[in-house]
Amino acid sequence: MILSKTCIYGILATLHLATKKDKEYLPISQIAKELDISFHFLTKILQKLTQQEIMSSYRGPNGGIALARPKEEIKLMDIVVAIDGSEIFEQCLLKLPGCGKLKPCPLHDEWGLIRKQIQEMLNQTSVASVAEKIVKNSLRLADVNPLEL
Amino acid sequence: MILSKTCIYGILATLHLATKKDKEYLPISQIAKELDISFHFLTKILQKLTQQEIMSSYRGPNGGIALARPKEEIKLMDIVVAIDGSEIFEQCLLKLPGCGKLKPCPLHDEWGLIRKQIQEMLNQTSVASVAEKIVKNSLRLADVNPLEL
DNA sequence: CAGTTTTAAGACTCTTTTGTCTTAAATTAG
DNA sequence: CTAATTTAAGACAAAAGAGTCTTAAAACTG
Ligand code: FES
Ligand code: FES
Repeated sequence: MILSKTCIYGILATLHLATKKDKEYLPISQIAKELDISFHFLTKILQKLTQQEIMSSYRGPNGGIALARPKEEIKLMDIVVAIDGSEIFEQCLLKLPGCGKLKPCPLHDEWGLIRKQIQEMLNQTSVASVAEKIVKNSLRLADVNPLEL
Repeated sequence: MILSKTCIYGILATLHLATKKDKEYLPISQIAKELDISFHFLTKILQKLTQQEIMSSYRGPNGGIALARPKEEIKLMDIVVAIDGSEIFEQCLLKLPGCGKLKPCPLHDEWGLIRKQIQEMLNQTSVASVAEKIVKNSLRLADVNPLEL
């Protein structure tokens, strides 16, 4: 819910990249393996992110994918908008057309408040800050075997 | 997003009913017409709500659907859980299995906060209070022609 | 240049969600 | 009892989302 699977995979890959050394191209095949995502599917998703210049890619040996901008400057919101679009933040909770003050649905105020918070959270959270947290607390980006904990 | 179309239609129908006189059966065909939802689809959805005893139904002439309990006692949450289940409120934003403190993902805290607010909003909002608001401010439950405003 | 590695592009398939349609069962009215 | 009205149940179809696979193009290696 909220985020499409495509978008989630995009976020996971971005975060994964951000925990690695900067400026180095990482092959998609390796990312896919480490995150347990289908290689071909991930390729298609990352294509979208390179087209939107969030990532940059390089073909051939030692090629792969890298973040196109400093990770401090990439917000989660950028990835979400690049993949799922910004409609999520404009849409009525009840999916009635034309959400807005002009013709609000009965839950418009309540939903507006929550929607705004989601928006702020994604806008404020940089890929760098999440990556730092991941490294510091060894958090997961994929399913983990409980025995590993 | 967040709510399935099925769930939204369930909410719309419930709210619509709540704006009408209590204890009277309203034919599904009429609700479907007023909310501009496919009659057969709505029938199927409302079946689920009657099975969960949120609504009660009666067949034959002058039959239809009515709220099974006082509308003050029905919360939006009841409808959501009846149709979409409670998994939404337990699920990881990144759809990783086993969301919880034991093996949190890097967005667990941020998402937990928002998820809790959605939960509280749905839990606190009774069908009666929304219905009252609809009547008082003549709010819409379906698409409306802007010219009508 | 030939062969290998890697992304790009797009056709194709599978699954889930959404929506339609048909038939059956209950209830009422005459 | 018969005909009309209404929900119940479930098969079926269409659309969207998720995922697979094949072929092409770019870049490097020797
Ligand atoms: S009109 Fe429904 S949330 Fe704005
Ligand atoms: S583990 Fe991701 S939100 Fe809880």
